[in-house]
Amino acid sequence: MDLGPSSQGIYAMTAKMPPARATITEVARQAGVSIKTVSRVINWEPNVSEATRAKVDNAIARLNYRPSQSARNLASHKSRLIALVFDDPSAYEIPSSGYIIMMQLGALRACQLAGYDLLIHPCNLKSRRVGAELRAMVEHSRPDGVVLAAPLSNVPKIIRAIRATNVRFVRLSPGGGQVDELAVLTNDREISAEMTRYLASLGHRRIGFIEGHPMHKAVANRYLGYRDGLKQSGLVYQAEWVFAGDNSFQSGEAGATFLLRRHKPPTAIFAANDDMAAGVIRAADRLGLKIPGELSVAGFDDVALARLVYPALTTIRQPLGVMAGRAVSELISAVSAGVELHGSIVVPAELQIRESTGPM
Amino acid sequence: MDLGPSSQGIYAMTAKMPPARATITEVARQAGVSIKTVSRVINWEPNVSEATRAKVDNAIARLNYRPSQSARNLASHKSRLIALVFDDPSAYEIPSSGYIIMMQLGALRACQLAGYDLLIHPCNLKSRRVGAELRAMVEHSRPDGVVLAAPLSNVPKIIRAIRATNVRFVRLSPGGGQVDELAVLTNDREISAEMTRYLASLGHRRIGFIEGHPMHKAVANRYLGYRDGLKQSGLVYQAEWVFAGDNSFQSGEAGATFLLRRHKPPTAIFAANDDMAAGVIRAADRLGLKIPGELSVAGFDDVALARLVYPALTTIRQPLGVMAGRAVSELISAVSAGVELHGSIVVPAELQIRESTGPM
DNA sequence: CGAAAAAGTGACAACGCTGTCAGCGACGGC
DNA sequence: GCCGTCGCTGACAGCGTTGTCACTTTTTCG
Repeated sequence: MDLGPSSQGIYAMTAKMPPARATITEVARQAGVSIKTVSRVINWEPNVSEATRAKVDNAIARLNYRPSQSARNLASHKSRLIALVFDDPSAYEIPSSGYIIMMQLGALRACQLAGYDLLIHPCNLKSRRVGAELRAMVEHSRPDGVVLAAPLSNVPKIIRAIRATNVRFVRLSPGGGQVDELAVLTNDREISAEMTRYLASLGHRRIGFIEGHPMHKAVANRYLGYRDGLKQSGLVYQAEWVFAGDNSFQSGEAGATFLLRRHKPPTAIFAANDDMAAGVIRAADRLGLKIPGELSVAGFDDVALARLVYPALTTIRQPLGVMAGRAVSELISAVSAGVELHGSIVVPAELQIRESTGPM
Repeated sequence: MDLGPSSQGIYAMTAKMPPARATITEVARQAGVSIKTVSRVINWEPNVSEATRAKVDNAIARLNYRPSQSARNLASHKSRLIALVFDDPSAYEIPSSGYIIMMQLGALRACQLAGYDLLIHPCNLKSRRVGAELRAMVEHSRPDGVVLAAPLSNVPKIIRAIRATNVRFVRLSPGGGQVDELAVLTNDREISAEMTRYLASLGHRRIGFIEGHPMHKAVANRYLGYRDGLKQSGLVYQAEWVFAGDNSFQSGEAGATFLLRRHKPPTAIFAANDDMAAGVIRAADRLGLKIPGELSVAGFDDVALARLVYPALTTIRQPLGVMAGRAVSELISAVSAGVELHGSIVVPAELQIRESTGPM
């Protein structure tokens, strides 16, 4: 068999050149087929006989061939890139990152399965130029699809900016507002009702709630679930037991301090996310309240922080990684099928009972 | 001026086609120059007259032209991609993510400045196939450079795997072991000595230390700094005041519980990272010790968690974002200059005094 | 003032793939 | 036995840039 190198001249001149990657042409030559057939094999296209496929696979292995992404992207008008866009944590005083990492890891796994790469793109919601920046990113990197994480997925100017780029996108965990494009959500409202009923079942009659970021619509659904749960447990809703937070640790601390100083303070506080619930725990510490003896605390998300605080937080496990992965795989299959995405996919969450809640 | 479209036929057939991106050819036509000149302008190459540059810039703006990354990558044999490889947090029971996010954001900023994209790649250190996986990633995505975060940057089989791919790489915050390639570090040892002296200056005579992950050499330097600091403060080192942790929250908790039950327990504990310091605080809580009244606690890294725990943690601000950014920009300039990287760059850390430390 | 060097520009061939289309033989139906 | 269909394969033209080299014009300097 002729293993003659394709272009050896220059190697003789330089001391130690890396063994230049084989190209599809070289594979084709060694397998005794055309480059098109090699292309068919590496892209899993139909209509290749087993014998041919074996010959090609063999040559690929022998040459340690890896297709050039640049070349296939250029020829196929794709980029094999998915962008994950999220709210820039560094815009906050105490950035919270557990949420982001979970999404990243889930999205990454789905990308790898399809041979895609993942681009991450923090986006400062407070910047007035956020739309232009997002657009610039898409036009520069040309991802085949974009995953828009909450709360960005609810911001009209973000939606407009991304629509203007004509890229496919999926919204992750948005909470409402009828947008035509696909959304991947969790059952925020139902599961929040369940948590509220759980607290009631422990004997709590005064259950406080700390609302989340006003732009974060999924979090608003948690508030509705809280009200559902009260009603289902035969408890009456009291506006004075609700505090409007903004998803930050500090707002949880402030909210709890406020609620616990009421005339008749709640005996349980359900916060719309874990960061705020951690703030509630800190506030209770400061006020000398024992948890769960004197106050029960529940959160939402189940980020790593939930297990770091003391006592460990009862919360709701939102399968963020699964959701992000699902968003990515939908995007990728839509790209290869050349179709658009609509509707919504619900990935259910579940209660995660730990030490911060107990009987009244 | 002739604004005639280049190929309009197909558009008439389909209802609403996105306004296909202009190519370099179209820009050249409108600017009345060759495509090579347009290429020179967009790549900031020298030897283009001001007048020509203006004509081209004009045409680019008019057409909203954006170069195709795939095409330039193919032609220039680059990928304009930098990969950030880090220890997979999901391999741990309570994943800690603040560290990773800080690196990502710093690396990202540096990439954006150069028009590069950032790939993230968690790597499970416990997997036996970790070398092969890393190699597969590099061969698939073909980044122009790789940033290897600690503790991966100290693992021989990782270094071997990445060397085998012939890609440029920079190690982030490794702690020792002479490797030829560039490393970006912080002054772990000196700053740890400073923290130890600070604790001594508060009147502490029994200062405990919780060591980090045995593979994480930078963290090992913190231990050396602790010993330096003791000596500089005229204190004697006692092996029984040192506990071997593994960088996790749990190991900090276990370590503190162990140290505080000694016959003569330390009055201050310096943990080699913030997660472990948070564990120390939790252990002190459990044992009913007041912080900083009865125990002072110090950490290292200054991740978000340091401000979430109560009381807020005195720690050492490690400029991880700056370090990662520096690693990326070194990589990118080495790629365009076609040179190799050697030596090391030190980015100094500084004390961050908060509430968890106080006079004895 | 003339030669050499530098600045400015363009023609054209890569780069390594995929898409399109055409060709060929085997097979099935009537 | 003929035609239409299907499975399999290859030739070849792009895809949208950059690199190389050649060419013309301007500047520099002895």
